[in-house]
Amino acid sequence: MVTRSAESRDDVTRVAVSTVIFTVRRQGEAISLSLPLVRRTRDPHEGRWALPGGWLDISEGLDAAASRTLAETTGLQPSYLEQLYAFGDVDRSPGRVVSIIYWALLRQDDVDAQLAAHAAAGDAPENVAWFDATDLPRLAFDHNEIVDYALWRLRNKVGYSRIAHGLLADEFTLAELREVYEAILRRRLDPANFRRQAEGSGTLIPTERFRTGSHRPARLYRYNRDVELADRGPLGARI
Amino acid sequence: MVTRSAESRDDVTRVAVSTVIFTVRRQGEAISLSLPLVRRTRDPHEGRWALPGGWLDISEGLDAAASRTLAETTGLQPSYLEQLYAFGDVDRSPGRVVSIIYWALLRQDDVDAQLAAHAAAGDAPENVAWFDATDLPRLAFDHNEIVDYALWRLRNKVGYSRIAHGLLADEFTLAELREVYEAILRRRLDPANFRRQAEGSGTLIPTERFRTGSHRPARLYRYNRDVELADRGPLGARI
DNA sequence: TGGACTTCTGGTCACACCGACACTAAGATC
DNA sequence: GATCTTAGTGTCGGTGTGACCAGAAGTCCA
Repeated sequence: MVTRSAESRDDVTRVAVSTVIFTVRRQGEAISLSLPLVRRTRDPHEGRWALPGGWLDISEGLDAAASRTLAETTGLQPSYLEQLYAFGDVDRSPGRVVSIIYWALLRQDDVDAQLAAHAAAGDAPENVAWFDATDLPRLAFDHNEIVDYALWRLRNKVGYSRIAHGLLADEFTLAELREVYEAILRRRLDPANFRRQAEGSGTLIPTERFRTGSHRPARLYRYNRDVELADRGPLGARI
Repeated sequence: MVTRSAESRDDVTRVAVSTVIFTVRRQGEAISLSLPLVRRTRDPHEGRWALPGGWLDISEGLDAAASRTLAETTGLQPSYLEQLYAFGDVDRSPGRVVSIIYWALLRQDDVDAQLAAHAAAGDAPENVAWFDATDLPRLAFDHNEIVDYALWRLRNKVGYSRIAHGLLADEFTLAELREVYEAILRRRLDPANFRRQAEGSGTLIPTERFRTGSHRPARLYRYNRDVELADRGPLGARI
């Protein structure tokens, strides 16, 4: 009797879970949204870059599968994780695959520390690279379409929710937070108006510490975690 | 050799598609949101009411499966259909089932005609009944939670989109449209302010026809189908 | 040492939008 | 024909926001 792996079965619908993982990177002056992709090492689409993901284990919830995927790729915990969409067109992959897609935010300082540790140890993961989210090559499967949709959802969400802090460290200046918004929304925001709106939202706690730099020191803020209600509806935080 | 149906396999993850189908019903004076449910005729949860749905066919896209489900239950085409969420907790059903949930809007006149035809022919579908969406019994599986989430999404969506017309006939008065909003949002809206906002949105086309009744005739409007852009993102209308 | 420069931070002003509400228009009912 | 109900118009005050101004507080460089 031959045991056929899930990947070679063509008589059942298989369920995969993938995640669009966003973070911000400094690129010289400005910062940009970036995400990790995995180079495929076998057919279909061998050699192309793809979203990190894997098959859903039969004893594993969808959220858990997304978290596992994310940990295997980056070794990190997400600061935000939300289901995006289920893609299940018949012809999107050889065999029948339904992909449950998640999107996640990672803190910049976590990513930097992780990358530095890998660089120091010389064990940078093979076949994983970080790309500018707005300038991607042609990806495997329908993953370009999926990233576009995740970007659209992220841009929508920062308009009415306060999640951009999930891309920064615990303490941040209003200028740093504004730069994240500018990178996501792809337009400049007035610093004074941004301050008024951010402070008025009640989601930021001013500290007594300041970030010193080349100019006038900027006050550091923390995010008020008690406020993130009425956001995801009756499902709440399922993570 | 015994052929085991998909429903009895316990070694694979199966994919189901179900739909929360909303419409409005007149209940004496006011109107209310209602949805059709199916009584289960076998275990698990035999005898309980459940969302209409079925197993995903291997040669059928997710959207197509939702449309088929909806047609089998109501014999109707939806005026709006959108994917809601994928539910895949390990313990939500015996065996491993991932359910892709859709939500849909049906036009009131279509539903009325369908129900009247069934009543005249005496062939009303067995095991299907329409319930008030805000006053449901305990449903099978996690379907109460799912309906709550669909209601939340519908309420959110009418806040920034213009989809409530999908519950009405081609031509409707502003009062009828306002009553739909009031049923969805569970609060009274000022007729004058509602008129200003609806007319200013550019999504309504006034006709030269009027609805006569017990009082001053009300102008009939039609929905402007050219406007529904920038709503569902890069996925666009996949239906 | 001090002026130039940059960013941080607080403020003003005009405008759009929205809830509350007053008022007129046009039919039915008695 | 008086009254009632709903349709539709207009006004007013509060709120949020974009554009912009100005002072505060540092660094940088001559």
